[in-house]
Amino acid sequence: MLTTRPRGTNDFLPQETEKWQLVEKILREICAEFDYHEIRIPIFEHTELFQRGVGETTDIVEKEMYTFEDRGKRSITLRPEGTASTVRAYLEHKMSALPQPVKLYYMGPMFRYERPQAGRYRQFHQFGVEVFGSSDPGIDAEVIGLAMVFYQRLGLTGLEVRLNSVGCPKCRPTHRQLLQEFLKQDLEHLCPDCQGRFNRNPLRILDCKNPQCQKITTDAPTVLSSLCSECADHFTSVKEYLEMAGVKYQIDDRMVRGLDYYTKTAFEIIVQEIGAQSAICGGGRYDGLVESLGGPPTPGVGFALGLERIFPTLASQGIELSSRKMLDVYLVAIEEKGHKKAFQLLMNLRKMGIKAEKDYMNRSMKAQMKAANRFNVKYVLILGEDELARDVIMVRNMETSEQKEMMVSEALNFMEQTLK
RNA sequence: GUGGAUGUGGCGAAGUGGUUAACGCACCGGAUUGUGGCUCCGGCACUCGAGGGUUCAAGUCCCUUCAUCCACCCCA
Repeated sequence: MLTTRPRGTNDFLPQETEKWQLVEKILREICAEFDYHEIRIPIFEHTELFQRGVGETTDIVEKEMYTFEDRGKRSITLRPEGTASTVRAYLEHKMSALPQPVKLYYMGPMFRYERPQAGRYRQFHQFGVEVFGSSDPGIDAEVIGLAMVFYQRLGLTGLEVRLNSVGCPKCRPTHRQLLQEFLKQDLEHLCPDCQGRFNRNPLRILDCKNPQCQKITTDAPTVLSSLCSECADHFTSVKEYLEMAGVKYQIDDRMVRGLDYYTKTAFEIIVQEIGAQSAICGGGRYDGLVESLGGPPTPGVGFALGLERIFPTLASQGIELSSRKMLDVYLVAIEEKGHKKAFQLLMNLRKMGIKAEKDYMNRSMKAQMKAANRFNVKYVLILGEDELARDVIMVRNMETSEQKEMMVSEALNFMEQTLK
C-alpha cells in the first residue's frame, strides 16, 4: 500500500517527462501562433459548479466525481474537466469586459473515478481550448484546425475528424420528440441500456453499439434533419470554413457528446490504433453554458484533448519523440583533493551554461570514464595524481581520444569557447 | 458498475507439486596497478503482487484481496 500508487494514477519517470515537456512545448507554441493564452484554474472547485456546468444527468456528475467535504463543510470536487472552471473564471474576472473573443487554453490534471484501462486513468491530463464571445462559425473551424495542426506537427497521420451538430434549445426538443415517436413501437426490442436512455437521453440511442439497436435506429430521424434554420446555416458554414482550413472531416450524424452543455457543433477526433478509447480529442460549441452559470448570454466553443492518449498513438505510428539531451562535460577525479577541485570546476562550468557532471559515488577512475561514456559527453576533464601534483588538468576529447594538459583557467576558457 | 485474462529480480522471460528459483538486458566490480565505447570473468530474487488455506512438500492447487490488461459503459 505504502509503495503502491492509487489506482488509475501514474508516475511519469524522466524518460517520459521529457516527452511530455516536448509535447507541452509544441502546444504552447501553437497557442501562441493562434493567439490563445493560458489560464491556470484550480484543481478543485465547488461541487455545484460541475453539477450545473457539466450537467446533473451526465455520467461524470452521477458517478465519476471525486467529491469531499472540506474542513469548512464546503462540498469540493476535484475537477473532472476544464470547461466549467474556465467559464467560472471568465465570469468571476468579468472577462466579458475584455475585447471579444477571449481565447484561452489550459493544461493539467483532471480526475474521474472510472475503471482504469488503456488510455483511461483516474488522474489524466488534458489540454483544452475555450473561446468566448463569438458565435462565428469560423471560430468553430479554427478550434478544430488548432487541434489538427498539433497532431500534424507531432507527425501523426490517419486521424479522423467526426463532425455533427446537436442543435440548440430551439430545435433539439423537436428532434427529441420525433425520435421518441419513432422508437416507441420498438421500445421493448432495444437493449436495456437504451430503454433507460429513452426518456433520459434518447439521442444517445443513436450512438449505441448494440447491433439490434443499430438496426432499429437505421431510419431514425437524425438531429441534422431537424435542425432549425439558424443551426443548419451555422453547420453549413462550419463545414465551409473547415474546407478552407484544409481540415478533412466526416459527418457523423449519430455522434452525441456526453456532456450536457454542447449546442450546434460537436466534434471528435479519433484514431484507430489505440484500442477502445479511440477519441483523442473532443469538443464543440456551448452557447448556453455561460448563461446557465449565471453570466450574460455568451457563446463559446472549445475542446479538450487527452495527453495520455497521444503517446500510444505516436508509438503505434512509429514516431520517436526523443530529445535526449546529453551532457557536455564529465569530470573525472580521484582523492578528496581532486574531488573538491572537480566540484568547484563543475559549478563554474554550470554557471557558464555548460551541462556538466562529476562522480559522487567514489568510483575508480576507470568506472568514472565508463560513466562519462554513458553520458555521451564530448569532453572529460581529468584530475588524477599527476595533474593534482602539477596543478594542471587533462582535457580529453572523447570523440577523437586526443588529450591535452592545460591550466585550470585555460581549460575553463577552452570549454567555454568550444561548447558555447 | 458488469464480464474475461494476467501478476516470477529494475525490465524482458523460463519454470505446470519435490533438493541451493534458468537465461537475456540493465546495474555493480574486475581482467587493463592513471583512462571510455568491443571482448572475457565475477556479483546481483532469505523469494515468486499481498494475505490465508490444502499438502510430508507450493512459484506451481484452492480462497480472498490488490493491481494491470481487454471488452461493455462512458469519455479525453
